[in-house]
Amino acid sequence: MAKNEENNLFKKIVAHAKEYGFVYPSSEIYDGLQAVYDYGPYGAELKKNLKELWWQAMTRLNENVVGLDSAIFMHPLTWKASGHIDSFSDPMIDNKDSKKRYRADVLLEEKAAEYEDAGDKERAQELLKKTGRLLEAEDLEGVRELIISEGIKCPVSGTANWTEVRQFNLMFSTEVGSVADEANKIYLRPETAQGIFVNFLNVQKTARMKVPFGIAQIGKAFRNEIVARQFIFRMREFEQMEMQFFVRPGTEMEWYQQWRETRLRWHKALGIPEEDLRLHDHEKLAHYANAALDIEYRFPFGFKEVEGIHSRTDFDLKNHQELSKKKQQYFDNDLNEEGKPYGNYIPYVVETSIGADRLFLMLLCNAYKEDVGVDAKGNEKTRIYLKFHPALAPVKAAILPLVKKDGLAEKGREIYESLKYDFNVVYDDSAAIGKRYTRQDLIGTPFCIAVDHQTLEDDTVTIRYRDTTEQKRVPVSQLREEIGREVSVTNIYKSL
RNA sequence: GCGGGAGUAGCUCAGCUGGUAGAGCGAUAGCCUUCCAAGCUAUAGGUCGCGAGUUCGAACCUCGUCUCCCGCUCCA
Repeated sequence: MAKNEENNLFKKIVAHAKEYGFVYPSSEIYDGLQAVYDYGPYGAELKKNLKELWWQAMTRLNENVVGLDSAIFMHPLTWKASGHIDSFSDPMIDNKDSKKRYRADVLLEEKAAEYEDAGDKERAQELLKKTGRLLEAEDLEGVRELIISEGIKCPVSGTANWTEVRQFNLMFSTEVGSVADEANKIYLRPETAQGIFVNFLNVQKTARMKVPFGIAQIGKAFRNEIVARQFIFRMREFEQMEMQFFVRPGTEMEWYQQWRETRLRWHKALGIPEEDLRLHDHEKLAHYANAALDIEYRFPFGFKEVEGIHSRTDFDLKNHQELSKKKQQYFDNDLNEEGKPYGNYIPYVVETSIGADRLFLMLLCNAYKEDVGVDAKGNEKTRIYLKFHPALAPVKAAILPLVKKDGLAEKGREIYESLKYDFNVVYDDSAAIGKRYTRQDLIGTPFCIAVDHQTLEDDTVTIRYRDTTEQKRVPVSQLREEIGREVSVTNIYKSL
């Protein structure tokens, strides 16, 4: 596909999402808020279904995985321990000529390395010390002056035409405490994982878990992004679905492999074609990992990460133990090869981390279909529909009386009332039936139930299938079973 | 952040060298209709992204600003 076409397709999907109540830009009446979005009625349903499915697949299908719902606010030391404070608050500087952005500290370190290579170790040490002092004091103006006095030039433009040094903070901060003077700065969590780590022993003890076991959590996380774009793919406020799996040290690679396979199967079970999924091993590992890969999906704008599987070692628990001065050990009673208990250790962790919003976007992109056909007047017409797995579709079925008169509307209402306790169904008797079918196609409703004159005679209705537009006549009494079978998540679970 | 492009009704767009806002589709209501955005009628909806300036007069010209889209550095 040509680049232009891909962009057009993505634009169409974004427009569709807004037009039909899936995703709206946040605060739109005030010109919006960059990289923040709201979920509309159908988007909220779809997202809820996705989260529910993930939660069930994790906690119900794996008896050694339990759930947790930890708070967004956490003790500030949490982020010291996790490395977020040190690793993700970088001083940035731009070169005005090349428009390139650099990390100011890296520029200075490179200069020091230059001195070192030239044999001037003393000068290198001095520069590093000076840099360290300035960063420690958060003296950004000083950092800039140092860059200029050291004569550091942009490798691209070759000039020293620098902007001011600005602090890039990955984490959002806010204050706890109602009186400003007494307020303490705390962060909005940039990942849900730490809530799991700090509760590791609580969960292990109170739910009587034995290693290996996992803790799953769904929740909001917040990150400042340098470039926040691409619709809901990269948002400042987003929702994560993370599972931290605690294992005996030395077994982490087996579990890493196993979760990789499990999670890949899950994506396929949702209806994502194999050829649109790809595994991507990380070459450069994050500060906490000894192995990492992404499950990527072929978005209209290219293969992009939807889920990450990371072997996080004992990095987090070890650091929490150090900072909190609370032992984060687990006593393993299982016997090793020598017949002795494995004993005390800090477990290793394998993480599966999926962005709920990215998952949503993947399913939306995957579902968006355009079929060229012919309309009632014989003109060429493109039929647009969302081909969601019935278990995920926001609305499961629409009850549509063919016409409003002759008691068909009343009969339709009756059917609607009888189904609404089991499924998310809608009733619609406005306008022509063709228009109502199309409306349901546009939001991905898998089944349309038409009430016609025959219904009054023999209590049967037609079920129209979204993907084929074909119809089947069934007794009203069998509707619940017919729909229930198709929209059941059990089919998905069983294929895992 | 920086460079390039664009903002007119819910959507797609028209609107002449400046003269005070329109179409199609959609929505809603009614009528009519035995099945894929059908037909008829009516209604709602816009300080032309926002703010200044120039002008007798600005959707149109100038400046600023915001948002979105396309390219460059981070991440789920």
